[in-house]
Amino acid sequence: MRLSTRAQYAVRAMVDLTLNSNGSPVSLREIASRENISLNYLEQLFHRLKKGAVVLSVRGPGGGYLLARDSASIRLGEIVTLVEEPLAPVACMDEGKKGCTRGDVCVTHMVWQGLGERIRGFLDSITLADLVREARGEEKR
Amino acid sequence: MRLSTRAQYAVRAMVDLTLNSNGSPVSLREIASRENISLNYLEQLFHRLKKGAVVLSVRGPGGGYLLARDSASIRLGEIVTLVEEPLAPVACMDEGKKGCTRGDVCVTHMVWQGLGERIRGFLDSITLADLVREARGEEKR
DNA sequence: TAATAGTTGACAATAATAGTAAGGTATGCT
DNA sequence: AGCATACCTTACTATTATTGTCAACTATTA
Ligand code: FES
Ligand code: FES
Repeated sequence: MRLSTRAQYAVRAMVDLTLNSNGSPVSLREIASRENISLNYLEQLFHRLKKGAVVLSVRGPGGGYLLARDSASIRLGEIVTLVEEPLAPVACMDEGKKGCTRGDVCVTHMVWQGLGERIRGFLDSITLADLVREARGEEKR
Repeated sequence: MRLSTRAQYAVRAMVDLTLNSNGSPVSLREIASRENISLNYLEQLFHRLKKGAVVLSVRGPGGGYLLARDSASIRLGEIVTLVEEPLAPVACMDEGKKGCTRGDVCVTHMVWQGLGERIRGFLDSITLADLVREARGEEKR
């Protein structure tokens, strides 16, 4: 039941981005060095984040990434889902895949389904703005 | 965020075991064939379940496994934890491991911690007895 | 003693993850 | 124009975890 590092990195990077942006784009190079994440790896993550429309990119010198929306409207669930394809805890509810081995009805199915909903629900209850506020609080101390 | 098949199989097998036991031991061979799980694989799982004291084994002909306790006192969280070592969603809270890359305080840490608690809490809110009751209900229909 | 069934440890195939590398494209600055 | 910056894209590799298989062994009972 592990979260991929992709998800962890993506969230950290998004917090960093929000924290260090003063309206102007933030380059991945900066984020990578601050958060100590491989630049190329980060690029892959932001590619997905951009496709998912949580960030915008500005090319050229002085370019970088910007939040596409207000940080209060970006939920962690979104970020995680974008970089970590399957959020569902079991394979049988991916797509069309018929139930697990034991054909017909599977008692445990609803359990995993419920679990998945909890996970998503929790992650969706937290916004980027929440984390940033938190981080600012820590800083000032 | 995938659950291992180990966890899925273990829960299914435990339900099967409870459902098909009339006080006498149930052999893994039976369970394996009913649930369509490799026998040797199941053996590994039950080895862990036995170490975790949720089942007892009876050797020799006519032997098999029995619940070690009442099904109402066996929570899914227990079963899952036993067969799937790390239930914590991130590595940094495994043991002693100091925080992720960015030394000091990590804003996201508490998020993952909260997530872990939700997962465990949900799984612990469901007992084997709940599932068995459910399964019996489906059967009668 | 023969058959059953759990016990144990080693091992192999597969898949996913994590990370690297390299080249390309758009943009702004001098 | 030309250079530097920084995003964009694809391909590839290494590592690890998962999933399972095999084989030999021990306890127990009929
Ligand atoms: S069919 Fe989904 S868990 Fe069995
Ligand atoms: S220290 Fe635990 S998530 Fe960063």
